[in-house]
Amino acid sequence: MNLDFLGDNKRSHYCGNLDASLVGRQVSLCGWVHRRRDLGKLIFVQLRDVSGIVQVVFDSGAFDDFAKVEALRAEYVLWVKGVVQKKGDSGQEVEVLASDILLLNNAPELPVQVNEGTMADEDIRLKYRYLDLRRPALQNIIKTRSKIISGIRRFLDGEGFFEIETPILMKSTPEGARDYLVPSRLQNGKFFALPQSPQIYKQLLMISGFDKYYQIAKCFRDEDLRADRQPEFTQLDMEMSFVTQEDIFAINQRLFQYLFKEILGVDLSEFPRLTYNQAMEDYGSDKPDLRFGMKLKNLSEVLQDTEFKVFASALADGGSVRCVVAPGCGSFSRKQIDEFVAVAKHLGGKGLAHTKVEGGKLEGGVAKFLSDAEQKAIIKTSGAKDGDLIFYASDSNSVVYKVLDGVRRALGKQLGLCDDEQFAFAWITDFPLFEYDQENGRWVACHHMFTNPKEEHLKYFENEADYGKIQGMLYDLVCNGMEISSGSIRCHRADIQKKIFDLLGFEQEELDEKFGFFLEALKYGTPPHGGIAPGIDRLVMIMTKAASIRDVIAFPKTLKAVDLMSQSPSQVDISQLEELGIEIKKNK
RNA sequence: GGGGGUGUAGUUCAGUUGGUUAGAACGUCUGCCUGUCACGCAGAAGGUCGCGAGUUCGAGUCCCGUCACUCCCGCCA
Repeated sequence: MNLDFLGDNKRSHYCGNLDASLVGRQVSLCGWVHRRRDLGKLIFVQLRDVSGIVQVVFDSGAFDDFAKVEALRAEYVLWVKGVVQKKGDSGQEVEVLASDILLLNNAPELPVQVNEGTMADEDIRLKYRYLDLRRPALQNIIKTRSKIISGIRRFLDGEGFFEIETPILMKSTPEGARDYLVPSRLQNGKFFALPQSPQIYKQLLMISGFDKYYQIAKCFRDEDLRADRQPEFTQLDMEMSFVTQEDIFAINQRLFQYLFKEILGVDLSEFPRLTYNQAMEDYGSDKPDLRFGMKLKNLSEVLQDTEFKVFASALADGGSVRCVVAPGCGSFSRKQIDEFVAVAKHLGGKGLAHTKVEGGKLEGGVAKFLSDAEQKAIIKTSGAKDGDLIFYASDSNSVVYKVLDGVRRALGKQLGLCDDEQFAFAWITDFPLFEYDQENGRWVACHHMFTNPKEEHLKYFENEADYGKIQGMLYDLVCNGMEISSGSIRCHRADIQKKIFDLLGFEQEELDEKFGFFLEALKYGTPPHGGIAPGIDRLVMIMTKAASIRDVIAFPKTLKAVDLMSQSPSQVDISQLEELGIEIKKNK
């Protein structure tokens, strides 16, 4: 094979860009054999490059070295010269009648099929990720991701933002998620951490005066994974000075409107807002799927004197009885209902009660345990109509919320209410600042410790009984039941920051060691500031309708945080460990 | 850390009550075919039934353990 592979033979066009306007023109293409249809003296090759696929025709009557063409196999790499012609008599579709080819490389039989053959399981596709990434479906996602990121840069540059890189090797901050640690050779026995987010650095940049900052930031968290969670992921990290929550909402809404219009041609309307308390009350979740209604209803009041033990005992224990109405589902079979009971149990519910509504009365399920008056009240409060099915959960509030949120989502899916083409964004606001950690018997920050409390809630710092009432200037952006962004207005006043640390039970010595440099920085004229960090992987998932976060990352890891292709993480040479002064315990 | 699912040919899957030589489709290979477009036709090769141990005259199938992937709970400021 000639090592000057292409010589003067350059690519003139991309496969996917040929159209009827080029009919009669000579073109040269580079690409892979996607599919081959061999008719003996006539061979059709579907040639694929990153732009798409075009059919190339090889006619033995008009092609000198036909043996070369007969030897072509799937995924061989070609340079092809030929003339564009219409494919068939009618239509706009074109093909290329080849006059010359150069075989640039070959390939053995493939472990996965790149064309539309049987799709291998994900673990095999992950091992051969570079081949899986040749599949047009996956290429389209990665191309859309690229467009989203360039769109973000274009928009924020236009808004006067500075893109600034922050360190990947940074100080470990044991609050919150588990850090990925990196041992230091020059500082033996000490460790860097990979950033869970550039939080502290972006606040320092505000102190430095770069009053509009952003970064397409890689973040790392050593926690267990999910279908929408990877150990390393990408955030659009943003921070602004001299802004209010309203400013951050406005610029983010415009950013998302810009991206959806540019990339999907979709007009997003004004993002509605919901307080955290309202979201929990109506949907049992702080990231509700707002593509459909079916709000939860609280029946605790109308059932306060019920004799039905299951409900009564939950109420007596300080819990609640709530329901969700499944419209028109009164004819569900026992088996269908059991599937929702399974959902409830899966989420920690002891069970899931149900009744039908018929002739203005409750029927079936637990109906016989409820008095006429209670039945009437339930129908009135829930708004259920004849032919509807009602699911009831009774337990502590947190379990009831979790269960009915799950049941509502499952119902939405089953009833076809989760339309992929619809994008239901909403701001969730007024989150609590602290929550009580039962396990460790202490208060912890819900978001992070540098969030500003609401002015009117400063009074609650006086009394531990009120700590749970303190709300922060905290907000999430949700879409279709997924949290895609989370942010806050930061605390820029030392006296308020001190109150927060006191509440969380930090000793001065510990603070100095962990955050001393940051607390010192806050003293020197910190401007009021705040920010947000949309998750780019989840945004790409929503915009490309991907089912898994692994589909939107070029080289993802498995649920056990392993790269099946490179087999990392891996063991390292003993000499590497010795340099670092690290010894591996043998028992694991 | 806990619970569920999956693992059989290169790939996707079937495999009955534990019983002869473990099947199909796609892919691969050989031959034929000048308008295919999931090309077609004829033929062939291809198996550590994830791994280990056990029960049994006999295990893909049953028991135990283990590994990998996946979904969920905990966890993810």
